[in-house]
Amino acid sequence: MEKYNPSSIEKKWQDVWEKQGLYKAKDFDARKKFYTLIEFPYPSGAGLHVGHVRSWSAMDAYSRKKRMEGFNVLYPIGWDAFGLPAENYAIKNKIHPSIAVEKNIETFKRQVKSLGLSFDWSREVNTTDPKYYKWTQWIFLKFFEKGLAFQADVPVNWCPSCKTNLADEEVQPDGTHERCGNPTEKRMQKQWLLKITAYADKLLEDLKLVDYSNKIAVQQVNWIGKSEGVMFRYKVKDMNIHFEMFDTVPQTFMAQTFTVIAPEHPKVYELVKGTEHEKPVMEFVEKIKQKKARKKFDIEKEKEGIFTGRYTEYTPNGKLLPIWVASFVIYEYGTGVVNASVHDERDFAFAKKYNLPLHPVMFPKDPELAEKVKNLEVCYHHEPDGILQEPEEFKGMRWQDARGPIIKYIEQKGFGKRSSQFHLRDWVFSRQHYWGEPIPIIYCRKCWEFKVQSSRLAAKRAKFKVEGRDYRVIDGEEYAIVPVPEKDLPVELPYLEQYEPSGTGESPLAKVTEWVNVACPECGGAARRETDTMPNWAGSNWYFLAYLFASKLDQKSLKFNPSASLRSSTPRSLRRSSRGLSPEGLEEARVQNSKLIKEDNIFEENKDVIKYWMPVDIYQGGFEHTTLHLLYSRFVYKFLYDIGVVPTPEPYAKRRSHGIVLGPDGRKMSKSFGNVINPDDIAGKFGADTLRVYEMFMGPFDQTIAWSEESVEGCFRFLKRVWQLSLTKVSDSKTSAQLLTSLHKAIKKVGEDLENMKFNTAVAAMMEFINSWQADAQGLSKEDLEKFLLILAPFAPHVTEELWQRIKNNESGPSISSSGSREIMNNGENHNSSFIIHNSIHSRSWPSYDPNLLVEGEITIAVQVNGKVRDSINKS
RNA sequence: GGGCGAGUGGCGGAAUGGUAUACGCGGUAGUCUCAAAAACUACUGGUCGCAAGGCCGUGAGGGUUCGACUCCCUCUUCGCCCACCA
Repeated sequence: MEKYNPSSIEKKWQDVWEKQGLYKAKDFDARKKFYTLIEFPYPSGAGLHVGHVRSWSAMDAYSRKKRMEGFNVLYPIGWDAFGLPAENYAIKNKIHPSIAVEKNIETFKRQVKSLGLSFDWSREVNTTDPKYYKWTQWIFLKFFEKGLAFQADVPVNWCPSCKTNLADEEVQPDGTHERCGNPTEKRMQKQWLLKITAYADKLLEDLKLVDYSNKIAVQQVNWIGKSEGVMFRYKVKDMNIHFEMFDTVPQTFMAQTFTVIAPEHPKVYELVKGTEHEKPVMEFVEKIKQKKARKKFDIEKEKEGIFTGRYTEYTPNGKLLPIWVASFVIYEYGTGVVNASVHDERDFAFAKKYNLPLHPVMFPKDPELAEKVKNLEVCYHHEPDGILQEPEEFKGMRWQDARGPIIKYIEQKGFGKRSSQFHLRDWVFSRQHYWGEPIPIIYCRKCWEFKVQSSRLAAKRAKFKVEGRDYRVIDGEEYAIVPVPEKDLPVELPYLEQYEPSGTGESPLAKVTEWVNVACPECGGAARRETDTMPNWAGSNWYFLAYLFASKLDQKSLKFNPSASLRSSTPRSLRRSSRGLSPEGLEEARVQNSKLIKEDNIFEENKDVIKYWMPVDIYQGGFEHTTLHLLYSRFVYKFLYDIGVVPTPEPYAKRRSHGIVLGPDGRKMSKSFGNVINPDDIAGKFGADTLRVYEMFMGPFDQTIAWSEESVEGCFRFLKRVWQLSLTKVSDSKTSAQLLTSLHKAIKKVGEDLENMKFNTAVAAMMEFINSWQADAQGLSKEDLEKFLLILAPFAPHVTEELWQRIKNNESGPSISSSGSREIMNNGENHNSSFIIHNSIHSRSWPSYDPNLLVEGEITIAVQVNGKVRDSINKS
């Protein structure tokens, strides 16, 4: 008998499917649409990981079943190729990132294609393609236009030895630079930010509209971290400074006895300027800043502080609260200033250390413990049964019950206002690296000077002048921030031979004066480009939209022409001589430039396609992306919804995540451990079908699991048995009743398990069935074999197609020969040969089961006495 | 410190209130073979027993129930994520 030989059938069918365009999704098809999305890969130099295969095979099986159920399925793939890993890989291997990316994509593509995944390759996108990132930049311009992209001072990781900014991942837990081992520090630098906090409430609320697994939803809720409380506002004694402080436990507002402020707070200097406290306080601030650069600082939780010599005028209890700079106050959360009391563990510990006043207002019922609270021996906090003593109006009330009334009271008295704060921070959106989308902004000195001089605009300026939004200070001079006009997009990334991070903390692009210097699009005067690039998240924010009109992006791979690209990156419109400066002229230029050119807008053009496909029906990805990519892309999509670009408030109707695949030793796969499994090796040895089946069978889809070569062989055996039984144990007579029951049970189980993404038990059910088949004396009828092949097809598409075609050809003529099948591959047509290619198994309908057949002829009844099995009875 | 999840044979795991250990791996014995591999067949939680059969058994303890891996309470171990969030 002919042996099961995957290598002789897999490539053959992959080519046939591709030629037939079997997996192409059809826009506006009358069938119901189904959009399956996997996270598009970053094409690393290491090639395809078995983890990719796990997720993509499973979602492939899912998509194939949906297709068989009559859905118009879209299952696309693309490349997320900008970012730090690509740049570091390029630097290390001394290849230009554009070339490295191209090469890596080629390898990936070959590997992915050899697995027989049903991706629609006609929709492939690449984030580093200028035709693609044109629209990444366009989205940025829209954010800028709506005031949601702005610049602000942000602490960045800085390595003084390498003179470069670092991503958090490059700083080791002890605060040293991963590459050179020297200590790093935090320093403030102007960065672009996207105001994701403006969408915090919507991002939280709209989780109700989607079906995310509990784990994912909970993590998003925690990350957004909404807390409600009261915002107080008080004056600093003898100064024209007011501080706002947020408090989530306003019930104990009468207990506040001192104020603490974060070391990074810019007002700290004002508080101590010119006083005896200036020197020690500013030295303390420096010391803490350096300590905070170390990640371990968080864990040490040491509390240090210093008195500023200033006091808060705290009106509710008429006290003056000493203001201390304290290490544990988080500048980024709330306002960076907090009033402290005995009823908070941190404040309590701090007060004890520096002998600060404390004043309890809430006591436990237990008199012994109450005495300890009164004597300041213990910190008493957040116990629901705490009884308030102050203010007088609420004396004797339970802490928990007093919350609402006290907030009302505080608002009535004018002490503070109800408020909520979020853990979520604005998104730092600029990087001082080469390999990213250039931020489409131009800085113009002339425009700003003119605006300052123009009396009409001066009034406006007083109202709207915001540093980082309207102007930017560069080398001590103010520049207007001018967006690149939409018609001049994309701002192409120039080809650089030297793209290593510069020694100034600036982007390497800053050194390319040819590229940096441009004519201002508004006034035509000499201006300069923004040289920061976008983070690697930028391109992945909207790629699932790009798939919908990929062919219209006019794909071309990113090929640099070193001499031409610098010139071409300065559009003609920016090269013409300066226009006359007048308020009218400037306004006119601004209007012209910001106009959305409808006929040229890809989103506008493809509104109907977007409407047809969105939202994504299921988005499958790694759990590690729950808080960053998933939240970011929801935010960007919601923004696009608000400006009328997309038709739904949420991009993903359903989100699930998968567990990671560990090495055979149970550790994370890594070159340094030598435990990396290459999918090519497995597919080469056992075939792609076996690899796919194994990765679905290895364990529950959402669970972390270690690789096991022995178990791979088990799956190979399974497919071998399917092959052998299909060729030997099929008869023209009817299938026995027992085996038929077994088959229909499998059809039911596999269908339900696929729907619920329980891939492991679906495979087990098919294994169970072939065990019965093997044990059965007579075997399957041809018709029933077809049914079994249909349910196995989503898992093992190649072997099932081969067997399917053989059955069909047996019916209608001579069977397919191995030499004949090679001809299909070569010619793509089946003319003048002795066989016919029948419709692919993958375009057939999912089989149904007969509920009447699920009941076995003979059943076993267990006899239980007091819940214990005592006997069993067989009954027909 | 907070959140989420998990603990079942030698191993990966199945069973979500009703015969615990499906399916796979590994192991033992056998068939085939000059031999090996492959394949096939049977057995494979512990324990007592010649056997029939009994007893024990899902991290530990308690509870609900005719009946609990499954539901509730207490504890414990492990994993992941977040972490001085006022």
